[in-house]
Amino acid sequence: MKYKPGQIREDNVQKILAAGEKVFASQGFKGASMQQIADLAGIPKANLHYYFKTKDSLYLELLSRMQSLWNSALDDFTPSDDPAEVLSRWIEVKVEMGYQHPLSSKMFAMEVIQGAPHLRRHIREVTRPWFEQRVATIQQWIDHGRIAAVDPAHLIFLIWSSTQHYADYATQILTLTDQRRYRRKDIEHIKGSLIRMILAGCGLNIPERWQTVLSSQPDFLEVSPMQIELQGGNQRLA
Amino acid sequence: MKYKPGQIREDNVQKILAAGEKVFASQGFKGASMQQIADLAGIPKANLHYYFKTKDSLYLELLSRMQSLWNSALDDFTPSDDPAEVLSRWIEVKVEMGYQHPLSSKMFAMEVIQGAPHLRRHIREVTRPWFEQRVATIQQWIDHGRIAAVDPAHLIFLIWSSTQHYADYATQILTLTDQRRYRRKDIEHIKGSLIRMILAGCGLNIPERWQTVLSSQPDFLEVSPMQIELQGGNQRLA
DNA sequence: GTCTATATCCGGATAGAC
DNA sequence: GTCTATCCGGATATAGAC
Repeated sequence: MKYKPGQIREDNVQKILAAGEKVFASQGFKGASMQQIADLAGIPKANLHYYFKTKDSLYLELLSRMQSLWNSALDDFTPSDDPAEVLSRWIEVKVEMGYQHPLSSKMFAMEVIQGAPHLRRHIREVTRPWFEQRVATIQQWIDHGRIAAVDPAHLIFLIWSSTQHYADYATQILTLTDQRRYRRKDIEHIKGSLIRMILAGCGLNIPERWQTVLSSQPDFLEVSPMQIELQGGNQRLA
Repeated sequence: MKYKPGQIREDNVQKILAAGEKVFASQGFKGASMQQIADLAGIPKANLHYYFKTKDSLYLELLSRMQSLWNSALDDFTPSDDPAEVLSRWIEVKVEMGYQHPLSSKMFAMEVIQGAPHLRRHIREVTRPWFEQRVATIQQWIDHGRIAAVDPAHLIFLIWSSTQHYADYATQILTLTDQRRYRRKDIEHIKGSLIRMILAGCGLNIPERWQTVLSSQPDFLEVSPMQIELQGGNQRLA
């Protein structure tokens, strides 16, 4: 059996990226070790350095892929769109992204909390123009009386914070609600609850498709467990 | 001039705790180094180990003080209280706490994102009973028709996430809004915006004292800058 | 209580045989 | 492409003079 040329490389790079995401998400940049990543990927540390010369380059590669991923869901919208549709769809997508990609959400969170040393430029040059556009659009909705006179920037922050919370603080939420992981129906319920509260906060009615979902939903669609549990608190230093 | 016995110790411990908070908040537990903390506190590393035998014990001491601090503002409330008053006061206090103590907010965030290895027990044994009480109280408000039928747990998560966001993601928010740090009037505006949106999300009217504040406020009361900028992204490894 | 010097180990990164 | 052996700096922590 022959393999495509470059197949081994591609496989290894994938394994490394997956392992790196886990370790960086659970230890932060400085806390993560190349040894740990190599072990998790199942390859010797020297091989890891063969594929990624430095720890920094691996981290940057992960951040860069993360940006593409989240940018693809940036949910563009214009003043002529329907506010209730746009906002509920936006909340929906952000919660779903956090569910499908909890690790990149956590990596991003840690990076920003630590002062965004690797992402400052991106935030200033990419996120900020996008943000200002959205603020302007929401402001137009307000000016036309299509939503309540909330502060557009703080509405955006409210959507960001509330949706990301379920991915980043999964440990706390799952402990408080006495669960081991999120189920598909939990996710739909989160979407519904946030849409209900935030849209009402803007004086909007909830789109029809969400009015029924607020009570129950089948849960046979589990995809990616949101919890990670790398080695569950194995701080060697205890 | 004589000093009280134990005065030196107390002073040093204070300096160490302050430095530790900064470093742990900006690098996470594993990423922080005792050398860095000692330097920031202005004492030799060996002295640091004289006061705190291990890195772990220093970290635990900080977490423990953090818990007392935030518990003191846990904002108890009962079914007979006025929902609008309770919720607006709660949001107010949480935003203010994040403004006054951004570092402990960040430390907590990093700890939870990393799976809460040092806090799991506390969340299960202290936070959870508190959480269940609050859920029950809010549920009673709903049953008596005093607020809209939102999911109580998700309302709590919404308040937690939206208020903490301004402390934890300060770097991003300040970059997007083109500011160097929060001003007192920003904080009042944040409180007002969140109260307006979240209370409306529960079908509540805004308490009188917040109806005027939503436009302006003097800003001569600056206290603690929310931004930390330890050494601003000095990742040696670049 | 303070601080220099050091023990011990683990970190990132590389050399070079296979 | 793979992997053992190794370099070296920096990590936690301690010994012991002052």
